Amino acid sequence: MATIYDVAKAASVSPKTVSRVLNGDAPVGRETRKAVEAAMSELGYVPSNAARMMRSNRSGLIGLVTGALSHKLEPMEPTGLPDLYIVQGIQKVMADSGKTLIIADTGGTSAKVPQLVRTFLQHRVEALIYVADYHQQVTLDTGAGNCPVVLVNCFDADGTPAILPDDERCQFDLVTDLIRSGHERIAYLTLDPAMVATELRSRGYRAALEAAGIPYEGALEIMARKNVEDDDGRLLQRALDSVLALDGPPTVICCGNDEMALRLYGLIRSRGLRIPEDVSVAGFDNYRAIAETLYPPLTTVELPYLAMGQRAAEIALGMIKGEDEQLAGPEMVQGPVHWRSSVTALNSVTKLRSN
Amino acid sequence: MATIYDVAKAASVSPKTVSRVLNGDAPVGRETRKAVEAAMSELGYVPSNAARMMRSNRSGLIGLVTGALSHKLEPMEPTGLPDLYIVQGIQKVMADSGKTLIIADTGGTSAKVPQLVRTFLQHRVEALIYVADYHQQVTLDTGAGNCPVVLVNCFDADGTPAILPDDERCQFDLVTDLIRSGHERIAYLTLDPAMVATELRSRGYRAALEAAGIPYEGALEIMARKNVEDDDGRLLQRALDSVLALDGPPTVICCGNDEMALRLYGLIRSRGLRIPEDVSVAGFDNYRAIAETLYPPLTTVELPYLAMGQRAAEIALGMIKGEDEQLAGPEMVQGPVHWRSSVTALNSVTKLRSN
DNA sequence: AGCTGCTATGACACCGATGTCATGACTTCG
DNA sequence: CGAAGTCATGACATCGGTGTCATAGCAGCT
Repeated sequence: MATIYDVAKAASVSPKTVSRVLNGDAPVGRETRKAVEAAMSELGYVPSNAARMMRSNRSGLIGLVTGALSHKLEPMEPTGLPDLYIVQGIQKVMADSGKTLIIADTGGTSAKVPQLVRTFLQHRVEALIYVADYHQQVTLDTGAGNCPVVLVNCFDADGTPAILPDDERCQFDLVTDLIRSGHERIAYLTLDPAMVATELRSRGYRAALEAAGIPYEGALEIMARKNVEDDDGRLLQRALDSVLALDGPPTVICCGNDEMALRLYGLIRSRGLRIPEDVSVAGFDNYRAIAETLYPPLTTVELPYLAMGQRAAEIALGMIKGEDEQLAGPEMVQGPVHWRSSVTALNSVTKLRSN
Repeated sequence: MATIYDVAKAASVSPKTVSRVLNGDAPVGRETRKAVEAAMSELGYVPSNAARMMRSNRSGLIGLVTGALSHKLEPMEPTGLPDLYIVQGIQKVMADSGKTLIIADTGGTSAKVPQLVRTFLQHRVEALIYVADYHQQVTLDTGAGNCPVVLVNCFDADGTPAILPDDERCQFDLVTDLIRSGHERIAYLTLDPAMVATELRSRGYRAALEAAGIPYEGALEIMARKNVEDDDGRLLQRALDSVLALDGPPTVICCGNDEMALRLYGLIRSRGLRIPEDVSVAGFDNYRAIAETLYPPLTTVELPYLAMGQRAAEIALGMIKGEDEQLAGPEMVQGPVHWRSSVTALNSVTKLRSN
C-alpha cells in the first residue's frame, strides 16, 4: 500500500507537503497541489488511520456493545427487535458526524462484555455505548476506563448516562386515547411482570384510568405471557376467556406487545368475534411488519427506539467534546400513538390525536 | 493513557521486554514477568492497536457495508429483515476468529458506498463484505483496492465471490413437500416480478410441478405485490379472488413471503373460509415473529440468512489467509422447510420431511 | 581452558503520518 | 532601500509499539 513518502517522491515534493494537501492546514502552491493530487490518484493512495491516530490520539471510532444481533437466536426474546432500531439511530448520527462505528455482540452471554470492552479500548474508541435488548437494569464493568459510556434501553446503579423508553407515559397516552374515543371497559393483557417495562406500563394504564375517573378493576388486568419456554399461548387463551366472561366484558383489549396482539386476533376470531366490531384490540411497540400488515391494521404505540439511539449518540458526542452534560440519571424518551382501525370509536369524537 | 514505556519504567525493564510479556514471542524470566504484569495492571495499561498495526500491517478489522440497519425506514422494503440475520452470522464468525467488525450503513442511498469504502480502507480493513437487503445484482465500486471483497445476498458481473440464497431450490422443496402431502392444485401468489428472487422461485415452483407430473397452469400463478407505494393490498385481494373463482380452486396457496401470508390469513377469513380446513397457506422466509405467532402457525421455508453470513465470513477469512478458494461464481445456500399446521395433509403420508 | 549453544535482556531503527521550527523568495511599507 | 510580513516548502522529531541485532551470563562438551 502506497505511503505518503511514495506520493512525495512521485510528485517530487516533501512528505510534509503531501500532508498539507491532504489536510489543507497550510497554503500549497497551485501547481504543487495538482502534482500531488495526480500522484495520489496515480498510486491509489489512501491515508493510514493508524498512523494518523498515533499523533492525534483521535481514533474516530465509537464502540457499540449489543446483544441486538444475536438475541434473536433465543427462543424466548421478550419483545421484538427494538435494539436494532436503536443501533440504526446511533449509526445514523455517528456517520453524520464522521465517526465510524465498531460493533461487537455479546452473543447473549454478558460474560463476554469485559473482553469486548478491552478490544474496544485497544482500538482507542472515543466513547462506548451499550445497548440492551429490552428495558432492564445492568451492571456494566467498563474496565476502569475514563472513556465516556452511555447506556441505552437499560440503566445501572451508578448514575451512568442512560436513555430509556418511557413505558409508563406511552401506555398512559395509548389508554388515554382509548378513553377519549369512548372506551371505558379496557382490558390489559400484560407481559411477564418480572420485566421492568411491564410494571411501568401497568402504572401508565392505571394512571390513565384514574385521570379519567374510571375505577381500576383487577379482573381486567391479567398477566398473559411468561418468559418461559412451555408457554405456547395457553396463558393468553385463558386470559382472553377470563375477560370475555366478565359481567361487563371489555370493549377494547390492550396487549403487552404487537406479537401478542397478532396471536389475539386469531383467538378472538376463533371465538366467533369480529375485530373491531365486537371487540377492539390495541398493541404496543409498533412492530410495523405486524401492525401495518394485520387486517385490520393495529392501533399501537411506538416506542421511539430510533430516537433513543440518536439521542444516545448525541450525548456520547457531547461527552467526547467535553461538554459535561451531567446526565445525572436516565433520560426518558416517548413515542407517538398510531391510531389504526383495530379500534372503533364508541363516541363521535371529532378529532383524535393523530400523530 | 499509559504506554509501554511507562510500564517499562515502572517495572525497571526495557520497553522491548514489556512487549515480550505482552506477546509471549520470546522467553522472559519469571521474576521479570511478574514485575511487568504488576506494573501493567497498576497503570491500567491497554496496548494501542494503532501503534501495533503500524508495524504489523494487520488491523484486525473487517469492514461491513450494508443497508440492513436503515432500509426498514423505507415504506416499501421488498422482504423482511433478512440482512440482519446475515450480519449476525458474519459477526459471530468474525468474533470467534478474533476480528473486529466495523459497520457502515448506506442509509438506503448506494451513492454513499464509495465514501464508506474509503473510510474502511483508511482503517486498513483486512476484508470488505457487502450485504444487500434483498437478492439483487449490484455494481460495487471497490475503489481500486486489492482488498478481498465478498458479496452477500447479491452478485455482480465481475465474478466477485458471492453468497446467495437458493431461491429456486427452496421454493422447489416447499412445493415438493406440498405435493407429497397430497396437494395438486397449488396456487402461487408472487412478489414483484422485477425482483431476482421472484423469477427464481417461480422456476422452482414450476420445476416441482413438472417433477411430479402435474401440469402447470398459468391461472394459478399470479403477481400479488408490486413494490410501489399505492399497493395497499388490492393486488392481493384480486389475486385471491381470482384463484378462488377458478373451476378447480387451489387446495393450498403459496405466498411470496410470510408478510403476504399474514395478510392473506385476514382476507381468507373475511371470505368465510377456514385455514387450513378449507384452504391451506404456505409462506416464504420463516419470518419467525410472524410464522410462529400466527394461528395456525405458518408452513414456510427458511432462507438461511444466518448460514449465508457465516459462510461469507469464512470465505473472507480464507481470502485473508491467501487461500485462493477461487470462488468463480456465486455460491448457493439453501434452507429447510418448516412444516406447520397452516397446511393440511390431504393424503395419509406416514412421514414427511420434517427438518 | 576454549568452544558452542541457550537464555534473558537491551539498544536502536522503523512503521506512516503530523507538529514544530527553519528557510528562501517575494511583497509591502516607512 | 532596508525592515517586516506573507507564502511556499522542507528538515526533523515524535506518537507507541515491534523486528533485528547485539550482548552478557551461564551450562555442557571436548
